[in-house]
Amino acid sequence: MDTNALINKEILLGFWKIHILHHAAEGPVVGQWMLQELQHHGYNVSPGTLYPLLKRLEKHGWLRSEVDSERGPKAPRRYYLTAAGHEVLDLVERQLGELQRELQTQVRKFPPK
Amino acid sequence: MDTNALINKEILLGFWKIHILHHAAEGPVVGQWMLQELQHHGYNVSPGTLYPLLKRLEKHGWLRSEVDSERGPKAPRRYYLTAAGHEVLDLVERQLGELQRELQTQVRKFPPK
DNA sequence: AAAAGCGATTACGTTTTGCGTAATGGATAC
DNA sequence: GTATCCATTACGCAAAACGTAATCGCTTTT
Repeated sequence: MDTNALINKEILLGFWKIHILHHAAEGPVVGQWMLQELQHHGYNVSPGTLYPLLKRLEKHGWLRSEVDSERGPKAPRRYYLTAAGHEVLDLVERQLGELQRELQTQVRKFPPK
Repeated sequence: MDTNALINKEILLGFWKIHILHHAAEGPVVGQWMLQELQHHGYNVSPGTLYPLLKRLEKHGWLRSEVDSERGPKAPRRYYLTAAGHEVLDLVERQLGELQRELQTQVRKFPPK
């Protein structure tokens, strides 16, 4: 497993999720489209990761989805951000800012002995 | 499982890891201390999560560790950031900046049909 | 009209992570 | 000498991630 894949898995995975929530806030998000979008950002996610993820985020109540059930079992499913999802996104953004501030300081508040 | 725990698991977990790398860059990091530090930041990680994590980051070559082997099998293990770890941290910081920029724009470049 | 391609999701089996709790063990304090 | 603290290890279960392959309906090609 190469370094890039490791970074993806360990850390950037969480970034995708933020990405997804953010996009879902702007308009409907479709799995297939998201797969491409993430690749444009240099990430590399496989369907086996993304689709269960979307379902889970919906189960958490952060996304809701709809589908033209007319169009067979493989019709595209559109995901939208819920109110709860919005709160999550806001909270995460705050935490993100805090993290960045933290990264800029060299001060260590609680040094180990 | 409450919402906060979900957010932790889904997204903030990656933030901790960045936190860890960052602290390891400033000086030695000890598991126990990190557990407290993370709690100060409102996170809630259990030993069963943290210690394997530290080991894994070491296995990835991002951290190295040392221990006063004199002091028994449970002596505190000090983790430091390696050169490779530094690169990872830099890369992640860039990605972090990109993410924040992305979050500020409402423009959707590749709209789904 | 049969075949090939495309957009999109589902299914599946394996490996890796995450989690909480309990066990361990040395050092210090009382 | 035993109770407490610091710190790690052990363990067993549940969840998540991964890649690949299968599926399904629609559209284009020949």
